[in-house]
Amino acid sequence: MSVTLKNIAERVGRSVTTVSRALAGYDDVSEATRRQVQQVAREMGYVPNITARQLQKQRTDTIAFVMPTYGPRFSDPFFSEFLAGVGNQAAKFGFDLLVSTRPPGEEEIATYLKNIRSRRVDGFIIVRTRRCDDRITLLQNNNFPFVAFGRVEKNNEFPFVDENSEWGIKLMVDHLVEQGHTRLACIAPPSELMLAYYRRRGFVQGLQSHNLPVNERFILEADLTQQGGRQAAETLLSMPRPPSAIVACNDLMALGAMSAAHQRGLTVGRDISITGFDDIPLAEHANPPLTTVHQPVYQIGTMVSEMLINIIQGKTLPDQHVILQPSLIIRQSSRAKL
Amino acid sequence: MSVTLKNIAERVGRSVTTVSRALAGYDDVSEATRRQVQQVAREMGYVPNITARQLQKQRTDTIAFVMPTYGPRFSDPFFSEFLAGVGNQAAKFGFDLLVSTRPPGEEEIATYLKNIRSRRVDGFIIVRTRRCDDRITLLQNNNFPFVAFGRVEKNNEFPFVDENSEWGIKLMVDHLVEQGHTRLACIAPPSELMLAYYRRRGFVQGLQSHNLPVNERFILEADLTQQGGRQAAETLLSMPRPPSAIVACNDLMALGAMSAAHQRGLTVGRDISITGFDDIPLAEHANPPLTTVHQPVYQIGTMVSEMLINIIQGKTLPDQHVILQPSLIIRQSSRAKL
DNA sequence: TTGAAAGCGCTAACAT
DNA sequence: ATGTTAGCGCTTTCAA
Repeated sequence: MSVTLKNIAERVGRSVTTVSRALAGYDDVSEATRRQVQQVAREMGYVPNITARQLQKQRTDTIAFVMPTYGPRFSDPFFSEFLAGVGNQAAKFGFDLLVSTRPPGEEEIATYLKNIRSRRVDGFIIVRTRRCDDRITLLQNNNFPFVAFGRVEKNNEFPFVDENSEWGIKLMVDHLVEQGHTRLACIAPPSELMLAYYRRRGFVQGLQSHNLPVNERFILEADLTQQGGRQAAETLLSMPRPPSAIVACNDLMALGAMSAAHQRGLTVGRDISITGFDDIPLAEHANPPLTTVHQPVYQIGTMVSEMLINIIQGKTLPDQHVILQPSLIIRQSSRAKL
Repeated sequence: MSVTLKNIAERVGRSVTTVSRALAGYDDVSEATRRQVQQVAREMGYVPNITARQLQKQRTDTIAFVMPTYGPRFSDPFFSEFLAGVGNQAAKFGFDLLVSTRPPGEEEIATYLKNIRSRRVDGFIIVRTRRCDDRITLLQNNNFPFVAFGRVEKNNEFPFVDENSEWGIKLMVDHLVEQGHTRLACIAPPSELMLAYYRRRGFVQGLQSHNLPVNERFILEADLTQQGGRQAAETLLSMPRPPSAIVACNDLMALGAMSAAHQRGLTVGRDISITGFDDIPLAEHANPPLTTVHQPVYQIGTMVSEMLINIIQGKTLPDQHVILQPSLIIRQSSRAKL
């Protein structure tokens, strides 16, 4: 069994309280006893029982991250990187990270509710915000600490980090138009996501700023996976007059779209341009390397994590709302159309 | 604030004890009070305080998963999928999942030790076993529950799930030799990993079974990332007499190797064959689609998770040691050599 | 059928 | 400088 304060107390012939205080470094304990206690504690390999401390302190020093995922074969590199950022930063502050994966919907909300009510964690990290986000409403109603990566449609009165993806997509459209493209299509995320709202708008405004017509049939929705991107691209490419460039709203869909193009015998970067968003590590190693919009996902993870911990610890945030400017990464998948 | 047993007790005019028993469904409480208590509990939105229960029961109903990662830009799809499997299965049994990412080494061991000593979790999931694995030694010495995905060099006296990757690589070599290849190279994982041991051996034995010479210069080590695979492939391809096929020991390295080949103007699947291992979702959508060895990573995640929970709950496992047979997935990256 | 009391391991207010 | 007491919220004897 594990060493407790009581064990140490018995060994040094002092009360549990004194031992507790000696270990906590309070100065109302004599130099001698403190020394002795710390010495013995080290010898015995004492580590405080976290659960007991949590109960006493009414904090868990734990944050939760519920990943919204569909289906079992889930593996978006975007999430792993974000997760690493959140977790590593939390660890720096002595916080643990509780992770679950739930499809958006009732089960997901139930998970949040249970963690709130059972005081399982001190706060939440929210990702992939929805235009009207139940998770955020729930958390706000319960006055529970959280930080979001992303905004919602109205009342963004909560701490968040987001990137200006509208602007990112506009940059992309500019780039493609410069390359001589006039027939641009867009593979957009599911419309309930706030992502979709910004990126779609960036696409439309990008076209308009170049006086290009907006063809609704060239804007397709897909589920952010390769499969989704591939199917959407197949639809686009089988049109009588297909687009010459496809702006996919994340890298995974772009990779799927590239795969569809290859299968039709097209050479991406020559016969057609395809672009992504996120700049996952694989983008650089795709064939051809993928032109995309870079998002500092790991850093965003560390930022939201630190913000959340500050909130939990009652500190005031210098910036409640952080909006980052993404940058365009031009690679070979968007070479000039011949 | 949250609802406690005491609150309910006051409301129904009964003791905390009775309320506790009523809610737990014990039969030594009158039908009437049970009804009433449950009713009131629901009305008040009672959820037990997990921390208090943990302290009392001396269990946390939580398992830990410490991902061994190098560097911050970590995003191996392999891990996300495995994580989802572990987490979803745990949730089915009412267990939570604590996740951290640590580079192998001191910090990592410290994390294990802390979680053990502080009784933070009830058990561990270990992945990417090392030939001589400190994590496993530590856990065994502390008699702490764990299940590993992978084996170690000696004394595999612990519960694990593993795939027969030696055999998987041999299948791959067979396939490539059938395609007419005689100059096969291998991009192997870091040699301290048990993975490396099996896969390398599979490669060597595969060659020997076809009476092909084993050229040590054709066996390079890389770190399981695209970058690593790319560099290794560059080394191989710049040799005076380069290999005609490259067997990468995971998909990420294979993707990196493909990228290196393309950059040299080679067409993968025609000028050179490149194969992977894992069958991550991206493999299918690579250009060309990647020939690889399929591992049911998600299922392995659910298996180890369930095994661990069974151990924690004191049940005996039907199979302490599970070894799965992987299957070959032939795609276009390994077409016949012309 | 119910309740009082003890205790899980820790911290903190209040003596001394 | 140290100890006593109480309590975090829950479960579990043991008694009534």
